[in-house]
Amino acid sequence: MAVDREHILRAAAALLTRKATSTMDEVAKAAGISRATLHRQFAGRDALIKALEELGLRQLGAALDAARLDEGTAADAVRRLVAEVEPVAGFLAFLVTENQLFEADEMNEGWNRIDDRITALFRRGQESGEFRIDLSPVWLTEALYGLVGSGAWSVQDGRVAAKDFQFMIVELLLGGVRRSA
Amino acid sequence: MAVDREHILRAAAALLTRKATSTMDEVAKAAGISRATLHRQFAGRDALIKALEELGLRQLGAALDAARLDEGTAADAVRRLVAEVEPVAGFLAFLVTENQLFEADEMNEGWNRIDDRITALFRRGQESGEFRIDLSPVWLTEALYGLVGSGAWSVQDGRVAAKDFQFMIVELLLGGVRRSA
DNA sequence: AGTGCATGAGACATTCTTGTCTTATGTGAG
DNA sequence: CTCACATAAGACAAGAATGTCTCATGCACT
Repeated sequence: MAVDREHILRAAAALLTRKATSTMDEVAKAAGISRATLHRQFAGRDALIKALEELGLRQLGAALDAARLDEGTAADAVRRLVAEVEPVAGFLAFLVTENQLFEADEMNEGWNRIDDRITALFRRGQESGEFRIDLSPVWLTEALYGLVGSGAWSVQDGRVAAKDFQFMIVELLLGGVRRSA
Repeated sequence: MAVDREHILRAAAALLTRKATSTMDEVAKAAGISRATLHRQFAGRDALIKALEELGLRQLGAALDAARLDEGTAADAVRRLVAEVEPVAGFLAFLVTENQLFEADEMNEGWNRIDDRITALFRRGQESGEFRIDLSPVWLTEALYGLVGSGAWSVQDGRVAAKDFQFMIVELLLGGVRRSA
């Protein structure tokens, strides 16, 4: 029976986000497999990390596709984006915190494409007059990463209910905390 | 001449936030000292991490004091908070991402006190009618951490100008991205 | 100059992690 | 039932990181 690689990678992402210095043994235990099997699936720690990046970027790209960022109002696109990203939030948090990886240009390329697509969405919102123009699209993109990461972490830690994930992020990002006068 | 412990810790926080698996040797180089001196100042890796947490929490607490969170409007208090936190943003990012540490109850305690003070600020804003009540204070606190972390990372990476740090975080947090109708 | 002190550089043993291998167990297909 | 295959468990060596030590250098202070 083939091992579920994606399951392993999900467990690894969750663990390594919380404790980046985890050993291969700890990763294997977290995934519920033996170290030998982990090693059979991923040639070594580097290969594991790389697979983690690749799957994360691929799933993130798929989420962006599914969100149809260039359709409808920018605000609705943001809503769809957060909704689609939610299942991948663990990978996103890993990718954001593991800055160490982006020294490899190849991976940087994939990340930049994700970046550009989200930045373009915010820019579209500004040009259509939906979004304010005194916050740069680049910053808004980074802020979204931070909020999604915080959201994923809060849910995982039980500080916030999972069903509120999308609402909280979208509402804060779009409307802010100040009460409309 | 006594070595500048805080300088070492700042360099260590910056490096370890970017690459949590850095060796003691890399940390020493990043701080511009020898591994021997690093070891003389901090008995080992664990001691270094612990000192990092302690200084981070202490400075964060001091920033909260300086921000006078219970004076004036909640919005102004948030502004002061972000302004005071900015110089410590590197430590905050480290503390937020290094969740591994919070298994030690003692440290958890210090972090909870920080948490509570910020949460209380958001609650105050809600009770005074300044802030909307459909976003929980706990979530807003976590979101603030995420935004500050993203801001620090963006500035460090040159994606955003340092002078905009405070403005971007505060404006997004308070007002959101949607343009006021 | 001379003294005291902290540092930098490097050697060294120890410990931890990794990567590979072997063996036994369990499971599914024929 | 038997065979083929994948896995768990553990042994093992190689390599990396850590922690400790020594020694020489540089700097401040007298």
